[in-house]
Amino acid sequence: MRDVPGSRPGEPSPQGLVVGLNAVILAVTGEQPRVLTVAPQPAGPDRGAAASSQRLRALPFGSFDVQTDRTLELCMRRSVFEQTQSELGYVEQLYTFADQGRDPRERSGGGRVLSVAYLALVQEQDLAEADQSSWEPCFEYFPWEDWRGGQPPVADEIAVELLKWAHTRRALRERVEIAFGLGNAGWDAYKVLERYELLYEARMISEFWFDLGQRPAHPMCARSGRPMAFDHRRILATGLSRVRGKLRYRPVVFELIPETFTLLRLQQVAEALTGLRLHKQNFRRQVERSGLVEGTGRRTHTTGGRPAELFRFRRAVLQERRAPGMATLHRPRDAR
Amino acid sequence: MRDVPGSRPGEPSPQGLVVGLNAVILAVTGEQPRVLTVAPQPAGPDRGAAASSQRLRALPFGSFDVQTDRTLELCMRRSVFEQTQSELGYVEQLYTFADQGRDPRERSGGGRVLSVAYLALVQEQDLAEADQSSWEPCFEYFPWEDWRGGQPPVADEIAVELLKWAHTRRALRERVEIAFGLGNAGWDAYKVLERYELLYEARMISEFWFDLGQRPAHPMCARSGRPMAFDHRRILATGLSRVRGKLRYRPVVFELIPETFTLLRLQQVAEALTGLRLHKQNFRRQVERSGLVEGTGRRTHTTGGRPAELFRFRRAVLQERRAPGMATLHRPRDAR
DNA sequence: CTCTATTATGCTCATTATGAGTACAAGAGG
DNA sequence: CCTCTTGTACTCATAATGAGCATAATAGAG
Repeated sequence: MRDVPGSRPGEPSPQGLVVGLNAVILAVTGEQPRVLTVAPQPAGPDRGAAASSQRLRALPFGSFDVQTDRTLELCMRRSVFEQTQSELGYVEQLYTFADQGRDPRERSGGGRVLSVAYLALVQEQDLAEADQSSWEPCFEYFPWEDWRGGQPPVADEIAVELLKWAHTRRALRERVEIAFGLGNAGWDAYKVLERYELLYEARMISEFWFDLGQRPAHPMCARSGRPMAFDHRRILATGLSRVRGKLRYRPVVFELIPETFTLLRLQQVAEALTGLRLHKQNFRRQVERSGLVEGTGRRTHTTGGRPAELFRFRRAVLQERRAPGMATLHRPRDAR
Repeated sequence: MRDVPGSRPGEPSPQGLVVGLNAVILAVTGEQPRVLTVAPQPAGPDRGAAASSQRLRALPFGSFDVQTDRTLELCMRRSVFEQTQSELGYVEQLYTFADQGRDPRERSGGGRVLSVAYLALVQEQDLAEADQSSWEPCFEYFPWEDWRGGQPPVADEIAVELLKWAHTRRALRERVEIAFGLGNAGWDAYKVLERYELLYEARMISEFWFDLGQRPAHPMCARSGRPMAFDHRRILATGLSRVRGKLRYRPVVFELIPETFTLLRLQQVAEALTGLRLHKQNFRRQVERSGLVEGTGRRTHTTGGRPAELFRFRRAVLQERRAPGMATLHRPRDAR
């Protein structure tokens, strides 16, 4: 993959605008959700000593080439392949930002950066690691997001700390309460980004300090997960939010597992992504009546206990399922 | 708002890359969903005579200025205000494309265009029309999307025509069946974009021919809705898809109506957006038990029959509502 | 002043979905 | 054979949904 123009000092882009791409690429191995990361390119002169000394990981990224890239998505697939040898399956666009001051490369004289973030899901078997790339556990970056073993202690600590920080400011306190499920709404797995942003605002995220060119000066930084290079942890948070949200109404889990699978495996993957523990019997019931899967007669003996039936995803369902409305439809009797 | 660089011939941008913005701005007046449009800027020399002679409308658009725009969203708000005097409320990003050959301005020597599309919702009262801008009924662009009076005849015609076109190609036929609800799944309001794309592929959309620099040569073009300039109808379709999708799980309707409203008004707006007729009693039941609204004691007499109570949106709910999971949670008894 | 058209609102009822369990089945390994 | 582990079937109370009937409260026509 090409260097991001502008990351080489002395070669600012003519227009002062660079289009970069980032990819949040997720997979689940065993019960661990993982994200594909790379080592960021050698830093420019003023890239923040703190950051590079810590060998932060970055999301795979690339820059859009007006000459050769026909579409953004193709550019993204190419970049990711060049960096990590991974071929992507399911891909969707996440978000585009051009916020001033958001990208440190901007400060090192590279001009303005517009970056388009993508989300991709790959199957466990297709997982490849090249020299510079590696699959890191998502929850190392967001330890408070894994509730599969009940509320993680760090989530509580963080919430307490945030409430202290917000103390008199009512609107802020409310945001904290919503994001961390302290009201009667409870924990909402989907709100990954809101939580991250709050922590950042409260200066409890290492990147907050890196962005100032300083080293982390809040005691909470040690407990608030591994930092990433640039603003990539924020982008990862956006990606996780998106998958978790999507999971509620679209069967994306199937993008992450092989052709045939046991229902337990399906559940494990769903749990890994949402960070929640699900009720086994009800989970099966839902999956089965949804018509999303069909049994192959075969069964596997690798599960430890009684052998489990292997299922297969029925792509055809997408045709049969009727989407639920926001509110109940009016279907007059005479019509049809 | 500035001209889009590159739309003026003889002034190609230095890097050959221009960042443009488009906004799909929706409102509902009475029972009509409307989109804010502008007259496209004077065309370059080879802008396709067919297009400009028909005085096609365009979505408000602007170009991102590296020097002065701090963020994309601010740029968009500024551009829209300059063009239409409308202040936007709810805003969300839709999509970013940089597809080669997608934007006609590219062909007129302006270099590559990357465009970021936004969706915005404004309230009926805030509806302003400046000289060049106007609120056009959405369903003029997609006549087959309005099912409030039952299946519109044109939807049927189109489906028939598409099936003929797809006839032997199985995969294609399946796509048509899914998109137009010909299987047992029925009509899914959300699939606006899929439907538009199919029509385009089948050459039944005028823009298909404009993009070739020709005039519409398929008989269906006359019945497949008003064309828009550039690829703006496609972007509008994306926006409509998004709102309809969002409506299912997020209370966006409230962004489109004034502070206090009757339940009928709420229903009308929901119906206008989804293009579906809803069951009145059940609609009220759902809205009321959702806790999203609270009655003000007041009632209005302007409805024609019995006076209706005025309700108000409770912003606080966002804190109380617990989001539904993809599958049932496991909540062990001992845990709390 | 009564009748009627029109909208608002209450309530019923069968059907389905959800959340939380209990019980039993079918292997592996000692 | 016993035990551990996982898979699968079934129950049951409670809640949500889709459909519809019935009644309430107004404006306007006659």
